[in-house]
Amino acid sequence: MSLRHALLGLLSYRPASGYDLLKAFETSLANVWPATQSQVYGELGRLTDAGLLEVSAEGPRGRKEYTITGTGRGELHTWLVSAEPTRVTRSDMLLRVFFLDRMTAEEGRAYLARQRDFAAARAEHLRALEASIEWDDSPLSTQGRIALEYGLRLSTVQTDWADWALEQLATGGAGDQPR
Amino acid sequence: MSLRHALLGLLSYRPASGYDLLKAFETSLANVWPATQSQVYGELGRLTDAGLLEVSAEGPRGRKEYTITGTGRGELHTWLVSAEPTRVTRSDMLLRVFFLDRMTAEEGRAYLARQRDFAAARAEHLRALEASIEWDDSPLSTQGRIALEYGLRLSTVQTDWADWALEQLATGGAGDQPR
DNA sequence: CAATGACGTTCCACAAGTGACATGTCAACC
DNA sequence: GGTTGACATGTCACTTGTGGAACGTCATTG
Repeated sequence: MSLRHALLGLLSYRPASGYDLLKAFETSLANVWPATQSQVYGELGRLTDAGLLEVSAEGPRGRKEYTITGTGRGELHTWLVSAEPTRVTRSDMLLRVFFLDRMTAEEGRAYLARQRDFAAARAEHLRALEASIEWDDSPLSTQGRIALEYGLRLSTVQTDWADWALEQLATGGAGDQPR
Repeated sequence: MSLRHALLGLLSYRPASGYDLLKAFETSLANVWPATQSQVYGELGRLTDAGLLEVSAEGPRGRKEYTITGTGRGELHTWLVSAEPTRVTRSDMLLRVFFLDRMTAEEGRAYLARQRDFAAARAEHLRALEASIEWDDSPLSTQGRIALEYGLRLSTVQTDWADWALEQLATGGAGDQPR
């Protein structure tokens, strides 16, 4: 349950409304931890009930401004320093690779080529994002850049790996298995 | 919903019981698409109701052997060739990076070092797995190796990236922000 | 023969995420 | 003065995944 920590993290910089937070999720956090309206508003309510947040102001249009409490900061810090080993990530992309021989050789090649193209497109997207941001040497900039670099490197691995896999299929002699 | 396709994929090779399938999930598929008992048995029931599988035999101890139907093979094939762009994967590891300045500089360094070590350990685990398998040139071997190579390359990227990030923190002058 | 362990299934409560819908306010502009 | 669009929240139904409990069978072995 990291949505709650994403919210606590954002609110540790400054108080904000659900709407403000939602925008943060759509922009900066979109590539790391996407979240929907229903999730954000619901979690804000639960966090408030649990005493990790409090409603510090009410504005026009029913706007509620949430502020992180001391307990909330404690919880955030605990989560930050507790580095559990990253859980196994499900990958339907790799699952299909596992069943590559259930497609024809041609379909298999097309599949891998498509994955390579997706990864390349993602890299492109991240580079565009990188160019569109005015980086400075604030902590947020440093951290954003580090996260973005991860995405870039990941995309590179995916394209390289897909190319390598295509070679394997060619030389490894995987044939046309009938389904 | 790829669990159902994982099951269809496994059953496309040979009929099997829920118990057999569960073992497949614990061993070969564990690193790609982990699944629990309740998920597997539940999904088998739904797949049978939907006509994608049928109970082809009943054995001792209430054992039911499931066989994939023509419809099931069709569904599997459709899924295999439909390569949707991979969804955004949530990463609590990167989420913490985003909030790196909410820790002390020392805690931040420790966090990244820990991530590097986790990735290295994972690589170690995968290399051990690689060594423990008798590879041949069957399709399953080729495909397993391709999937494993992905994991290996991913781990490498993670360790390299973590080291790079540590350098960034050192030279970028990220300081001790109070929380 | 009794204990053990592998085999095998089913059910339940809960947490987390998705997507759509419903509702309403306020500011700006034509 | 009416429309539009940003602001703003809340709720519901559904799917997926987690974890554990409960129940029973069969073969082996001490």
